[in-house]
Amino acid sequence: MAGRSAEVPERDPNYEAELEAWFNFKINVLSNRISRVVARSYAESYGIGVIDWRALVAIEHFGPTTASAISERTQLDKGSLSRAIDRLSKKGWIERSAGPRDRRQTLLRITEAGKTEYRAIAPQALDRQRALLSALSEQERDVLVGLVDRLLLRADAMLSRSAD
Amino acid sequence: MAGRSAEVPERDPNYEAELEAWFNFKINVLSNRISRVVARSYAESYGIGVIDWRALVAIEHFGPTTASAISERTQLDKGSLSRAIDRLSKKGWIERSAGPRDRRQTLLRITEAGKTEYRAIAPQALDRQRALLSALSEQERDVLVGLVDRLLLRADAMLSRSAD
DNA sequence: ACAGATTAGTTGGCGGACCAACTAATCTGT
DNA sequence: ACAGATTAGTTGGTCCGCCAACTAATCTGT
Repeated sequence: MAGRSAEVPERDPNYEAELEAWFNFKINVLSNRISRVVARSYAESYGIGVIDWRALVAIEHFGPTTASAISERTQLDKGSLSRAIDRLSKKGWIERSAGPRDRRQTLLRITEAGKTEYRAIAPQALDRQRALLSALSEQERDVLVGLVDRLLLRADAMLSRSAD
Repeated sequence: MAGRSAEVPERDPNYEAELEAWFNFKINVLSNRISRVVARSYAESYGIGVIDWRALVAIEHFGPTTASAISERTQLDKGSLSRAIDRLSKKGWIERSAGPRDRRQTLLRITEAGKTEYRAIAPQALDRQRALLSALSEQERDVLVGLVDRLLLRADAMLSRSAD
């Protein structure tokens, strides 16, 4: 709030007010809440976490594919993903097989058991997501996504522009 | 995207498309990026983390106050906050004193040393925040905050509405 | 053909968010 | 006044996101 005033007089009584606004922070809280809301649909019921679920969706959806491809597509961390794949594999929901050409790669594919689980979980996850998003109109969602994308771009730029 | 259609036909080819959209997820990624961007200003330079900084800001800004009050205002987790307060206190940036009436409470106030640090860090944190937010116009920021608030409200409602 | 760079995946560590259990102090109803 | 509920703060555990270091396989230039 406050904030409407001009463009940053180096130091000023609004500092605190601006800090309080915590624009960032709201988004942060929102994001965690969202994860949790959707996670509820499967976390407890099916004993898998957010990463596992996302990985399963990606493997189900993008056919036999590699960990790297999933990581790129979903932005999941390589390390976390590796562990998720391990868990899913141990559950028998997915299979690993050596890459046909490149023996560095591991091809991942969903198993029948995995598909069954997927079909059991997906509707709940989606319903939750829909319930959440129905707080906004479709138009608003688009706006939100657009704004978020632009912030993301900026954030990435700031992050890669060295440390300091 | 997709979604305009009626109210969930139990299973449908759009399921996957919607899942792929990962509306949620984008916000999640954004939020982490944001934290990181702003954190850069102090994390490495001053040896404190995000929670510590937020706690310090709150204590500086809201005068002598209690951990609970801060937790409510900032939405920081009680547990994390307790540990942050401990760290700040050990650094000598804040002081604890027993609550005057209620001996369960601990009154927190920033020390002179803490103020000095605060004044050193705040401008950088703010500059970063400004740099980030300048990706959007002021109007867009307002829109974003509004949308985020509505989602937050919905998410909270969904979270408190029991587990299921 | 082979040394050096790149890529796929694994592992470990850190900070943060959340949750649950616990202690100590205070408040409430009877 | 006192048992039971509530509140402040602490502690410990889990999961996730990010990062860095590492191995093994593959690619590149000369």
